[in-house]
Amino acid sequence: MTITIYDVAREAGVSMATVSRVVNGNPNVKPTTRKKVLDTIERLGYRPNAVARGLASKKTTTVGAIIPDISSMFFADLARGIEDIATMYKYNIILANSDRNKDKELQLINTMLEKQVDGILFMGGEITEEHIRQLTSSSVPVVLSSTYDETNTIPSVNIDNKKAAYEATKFLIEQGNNNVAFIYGHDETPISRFKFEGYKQALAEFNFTLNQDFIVNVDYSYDSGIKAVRQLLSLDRKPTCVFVASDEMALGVIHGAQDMGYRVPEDLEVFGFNNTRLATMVRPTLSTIVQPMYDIGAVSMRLLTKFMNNETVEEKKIILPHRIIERDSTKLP
Amino acid sequence: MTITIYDVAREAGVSMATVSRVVNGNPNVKPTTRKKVLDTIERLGYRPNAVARGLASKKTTTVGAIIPDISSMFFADLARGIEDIATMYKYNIILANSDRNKDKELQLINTMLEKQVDGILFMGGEITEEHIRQLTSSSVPVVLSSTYDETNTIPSVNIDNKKAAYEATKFLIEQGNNNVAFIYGHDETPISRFKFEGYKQALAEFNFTLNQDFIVNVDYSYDSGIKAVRQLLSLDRKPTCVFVASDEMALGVIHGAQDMGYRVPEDLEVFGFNNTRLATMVRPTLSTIVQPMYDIGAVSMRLLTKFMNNETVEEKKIILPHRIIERDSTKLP
DNA sequence: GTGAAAGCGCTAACAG
DNA sequence: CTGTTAGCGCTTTCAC
Repeated sequence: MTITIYDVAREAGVSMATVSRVVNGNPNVKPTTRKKVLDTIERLGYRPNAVARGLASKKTTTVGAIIPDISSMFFADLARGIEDIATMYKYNIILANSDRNKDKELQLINTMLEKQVDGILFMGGEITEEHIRQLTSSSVPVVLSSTYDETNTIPSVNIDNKKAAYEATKFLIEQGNNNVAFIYGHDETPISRFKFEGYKQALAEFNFTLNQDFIVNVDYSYDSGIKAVRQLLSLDRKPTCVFVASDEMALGVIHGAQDMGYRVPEDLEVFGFNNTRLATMVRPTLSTIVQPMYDIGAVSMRLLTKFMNNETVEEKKIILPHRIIERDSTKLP
Repeated sequence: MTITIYDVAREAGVSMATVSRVVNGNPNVKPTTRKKVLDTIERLGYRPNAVARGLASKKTTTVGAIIPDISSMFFADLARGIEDIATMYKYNIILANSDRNKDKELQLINTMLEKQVDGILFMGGEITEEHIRQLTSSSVPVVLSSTYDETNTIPSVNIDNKKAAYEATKFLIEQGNNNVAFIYGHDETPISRFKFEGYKQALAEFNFTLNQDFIVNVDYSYDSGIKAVRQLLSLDRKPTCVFVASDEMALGVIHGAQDMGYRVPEDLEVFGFNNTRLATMVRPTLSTIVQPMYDIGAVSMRLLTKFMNNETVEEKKIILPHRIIERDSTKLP
């Protein structure tokens, strides 16, 4: 039925070992035999069985990627970075969505391990002890992508979210705003917390007191942005400026404000986070923190390949650079 | 080192076959032995090796998904639909980006087949004979998702793109527009062609002649939308209405027009295609064709499971419903 | 209800 | 440079 390495060997008049060698590009094969084997492979239409190879070699050249939600622009970009580098290094990706659900995450890690992936790329919210236990329950290397492990046991790739939020807030304050509001996600994730801390740090540095009315905690969606800005703009003492922890929410903020008759940036300056493609797909265009999502994915995967090759890795905790990009949503005339 | 089914058998004092039975939920095991086995599995921390299982059973419970670009919103939604149903049926997904590059596509199909996937979900542009040859070079079932096979040999899931474009154009004409422009992708894909045909059909039905100046052929990006509308609005005789073959381009069109000082919809009505989340993340909100991307993915995967289970499938060519949603970008005061 | 044994298709020493 | 021979860890008849 399906043709195997054995058939090729028989037809070519060589041993399975030799066929295996030519298939795997082993140089120790006489050119003539190589050609002979290649020809009969071609003739028989032989296709190596990667499962059998995986069982014999204990390498599957596939890595597992656990991601909260591939339909989020943020993670889709990240995934693309992962996949491109994986392809470059001849790995395939088993992709699974976790919805940041802990049970699902744990369960997925297990499945990946059962499938004998050579490595795991994990994107999630909080890393608990259980996560660590599960992730280290086998010797498969793991890299966290845009995800913090506060116990510092698992390699990771991130930007400095606190610093980024600090700089964004500072930027806004230095533009002359003394009432910067902050809208962020209520997911209780270290990343959200860091952003909040960065915001507070900037406020403190300029001796502003924290105004609880100016801090809105919603989910990371566009609609939440609209809701949040409504809340803010219905305050007696309204903010003139808001730092929003994601671009998608920020678009909601811009539109929510505009729908209420406010002008951005004249009545309300808006600053985002991530620099997804959305940031330029809005009027006014959105000033934001540039977070290199694609690169985070790419660097994560690259790091993972190093672990899979047993290369020595100097820095297990990679911080990628971020920057501010100023567009029209904060540019006062 | 790693513990195997053999270890469990020995420790539990049963045969490998019995362990295999309990692991696979085979009912023909006495409850007491089942418990005994389960306990030692727990105690030893046994994790079944899916690769070995795959080799022995010739089933991997993984399917390959070949997708043009996961970072496109359209495909990200589709992928999410695929993944959710896959999870439901206990399949994992090997996800790979093809960038609609034929060589890459062919190559990916081969890789998936080598990895012994139980099925393939293919999303692409054009299906050539080579694609079909490659896709059918093994007995693995294949389903095309949002992709046409004009030779009609491979099952597929789509909406009726021609009809959708026809209805959109007709809708615009019936609103009183006698000069509907059309912006679409130059990817020479059947889908793009169908959209163009739908547009032409509507025009013909109302006895409008095709104005080549009103047909702009660019790539499917936001920036292309901007470029395209500039071109249209620099015409001596400008259109008052434009049907755009994707939401992302349509946003570009709206903003491009606004940036030039035109008002949407007063000076230019804009109609999109797909109803991605973007359609409501713009002002004015975008009237568009609702294409159920998530459902296309979900139905494709469901269909594939049927083939993988050798269930009989009545309809191999599934057309999902679409509809028009009217928002503010075409709502004249 | 349970066990023995033969593979699944390939790689990886080890010889020669 | 090439062949022989064990496995890799599990499923699957076939007996009992």
